[in-house]
Amino acid sequence: MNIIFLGTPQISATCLSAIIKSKHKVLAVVTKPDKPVGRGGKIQISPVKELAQKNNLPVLQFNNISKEGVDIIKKLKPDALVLVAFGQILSPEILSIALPINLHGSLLPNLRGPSPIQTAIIDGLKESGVSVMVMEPTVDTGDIILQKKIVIEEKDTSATLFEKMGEVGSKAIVEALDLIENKKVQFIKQNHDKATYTQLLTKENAIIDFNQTTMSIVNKIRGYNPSPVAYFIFKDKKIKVYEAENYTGIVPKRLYKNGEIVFANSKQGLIVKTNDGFISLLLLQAPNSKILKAKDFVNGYRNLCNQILNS
RNA sequence: CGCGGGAUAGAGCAGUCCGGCAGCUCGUUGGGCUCAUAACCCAAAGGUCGGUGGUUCAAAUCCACCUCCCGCAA
Repeated sequence: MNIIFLGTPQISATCLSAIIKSKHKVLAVVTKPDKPVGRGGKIQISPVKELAQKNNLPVLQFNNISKEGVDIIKKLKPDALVLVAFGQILSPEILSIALPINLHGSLLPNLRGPSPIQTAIIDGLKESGVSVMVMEPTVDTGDIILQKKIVIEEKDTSATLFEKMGEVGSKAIVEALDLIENKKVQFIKQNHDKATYTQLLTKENAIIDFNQTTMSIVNKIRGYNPSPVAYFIFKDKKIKVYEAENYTGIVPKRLYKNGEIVFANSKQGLIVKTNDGFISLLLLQAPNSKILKAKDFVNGYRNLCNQILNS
C-alpha cells in the first residue's frame, strides 16, 4: 500500500523505520517544522525528518496543515495515512483523504488522550499496550484494528516503556497495514462507557507531594522520567528526582513529618518520610548540576537530616 | 546573537566578592579496636585549581580569549 506517514519524535521514527522495511511504500513524511531548541536556539531536526532524509523520502513540514498542504497530500493519492505521535490534531478534511490510522500507546478505550504511556506507569499498572485504530474527528474514539499487550515491569520508566511501545507498536502497524491490504480487517468498536482519559504532563504538576503514599510517589517519578521529571523544592531550588524506591530499612523510632529527611548519608542514601512510610530517592539533580546518585548528591550538603522538603 | 549557572584529589562540594601555606565530606590504601562489621579510632596516598595569554613581589582568586558541561525558557 502507498502511505503517508505523519509523526515527529523518536517513537514515530521507530515506527517509520519498520514501515520502510516492510513491503508498504512511504510516499511522503509529514512532520512538525524544525524549530530552535535548547541553549542558544540551535535548530533541532525531528527524528522522523532525519530518518526520512536518510531514506530519500519527501518531507513535508507544517505547523497547521494548510489547504495547500491538503492538496499536496491529496495529489500523492495515498491509500492510508499513518500517524504516530504527530503532535497536532488533524482536520476532518485531511482524515477524509485516505484511511487514517493511528498508533495509540494504550489498550483503548483505556487511557485516551495525550499521555497514555506515562499515565499507565503513574497509575501503577502492570500491563498496558498499543492500539492501532482508525482516526475520527473526535480524538482516540475510532474503531480498533488490532491491539497488543505490553507488560510493565517495576523498573520501567516512561523512557523504557516508550521503547517497548515503539518496538511492539511498529510491528502492530505493519501487521495492521497487511490486514488492510488483504481486506481481512475487522473493525472493532470501542466501548465508550469504559473510556478513561489522561492529561498532558506539565512542569506544574510534576511536583512531588510527600503527603502521598510511597508507591504513588515512586510511580510518579517513574512516569515523569525522562520528561518533564518529577521534583521537589529544597531551599528554593528545584531538585529533580529521576529514580526512587520504597525504603524498607530500619529508621530511628520517633515521629516524622511528611517530607522530612530521615537519612542523608552515603550508607542509606537520601531517605524521606511519606504518608505511609519512607522513600529512598536514588537519582537526583540540582539546578545547573549533573544527575547524581543519592550518596554523591548528599555529600556536598551539610546537615540535611531532619530538614523538611516542600509540600 | 533567548536568560542564567558551572569546571578545584577517584566522587560531591567550600574557598573567588576583598590576590598571601590547597581545604571539607565521602571513597581508596595501610594500621588499630572488635566475637564481628558496611560501625568506631589512627595514619597515608591522591592536585597542571578546564586551557592559553595578561596584570602582579605573589593568581584557584583580578582581566581577555578559548574548550567542555548543565539549569531555565521556547
